[in-house]
Amino acid sequence: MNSNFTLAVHSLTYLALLPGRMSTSEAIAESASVHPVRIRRVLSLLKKHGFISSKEGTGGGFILQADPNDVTLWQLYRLTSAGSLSPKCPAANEQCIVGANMETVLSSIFSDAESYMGQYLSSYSIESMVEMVKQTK
Amino acid sequence: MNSNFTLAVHSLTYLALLPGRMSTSEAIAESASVHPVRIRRVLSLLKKHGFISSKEGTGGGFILQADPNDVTLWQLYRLTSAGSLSPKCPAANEQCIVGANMETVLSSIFSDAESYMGQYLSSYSIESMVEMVKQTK
DNA sequence: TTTAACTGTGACAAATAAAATTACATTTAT
DNA sequence: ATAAATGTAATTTTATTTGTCACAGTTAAA
Repeated sequence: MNSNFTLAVHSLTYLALLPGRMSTSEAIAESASVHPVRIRRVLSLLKKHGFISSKEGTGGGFILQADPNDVTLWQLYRLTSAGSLSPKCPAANEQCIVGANMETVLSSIFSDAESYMGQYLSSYSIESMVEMVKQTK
Repeated sequence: MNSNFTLAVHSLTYLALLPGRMSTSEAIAESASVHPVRIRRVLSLLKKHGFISSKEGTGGGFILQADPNDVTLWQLYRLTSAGSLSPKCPAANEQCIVGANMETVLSSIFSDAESYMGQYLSSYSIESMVEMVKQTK
């Protein structure tokens, strides 16, 4: 799993803390200690799904569009990391009953496990992240 | 996540299908299409925890010790992949309220998510894997 | 008692995946 | 015009995962 999910959560939480004003990819990148280009790539995806809007040029940047209460971690997980749970088996031996079927069986189990975990991740919103981040201060 | 969990499940399922007799790391490796040394490393861990025993020398190999009904995927997940869910954030910016606390908050969420998923993985045993692998035939 | 077939591990190489960097086109306020 | 931004492709660097080699120890059996 790459950390796009983490960065999505981080970015939206950051934006939620600065409502109504533009933040640059550089500012967010500095907060998350990653490269601005990486932030822009993740935000590009979030923009495509309407969570944020952006503005180019001087004074531009990113701004939250969605209600932080409506955005759950499960939505963001699916967007950025769906299927990443499932450990990729190498193409196993078709001659062997285990090799031939293990991938199918495990994929199905992990797919269900991911949905199951989704219930849990659905209980967290960006607003709840904001609250937690403030509290942990 | 590396595929040690997958290999552990694969190996134990393989051994459960051949009860009472020794299987070599080479045979298991061929079934899983990985290198025998990798299988031996994973099995070394399973041995340390009593799931299997091994015998060196000619005619040696690995054999299941535990009751396949008693070994759950959650046990094996914890053994091989505990914590791997949690996406590692780079050490973020301590000057920023988001950067300073995001890792703590997300780590805690992911740790709980993993436990939550554990409930689901606990519902699968090696014996159930054997049955599924046979059925999918 | 020598040989061949195993496990057990350390050390290193190769392959893959993730992240950073560079480059540059485009937009926009000043 | 210029400077500050996004948007994205291409490339390089770094980290992780996997494979390979080497070899010591164990065991059965010729």
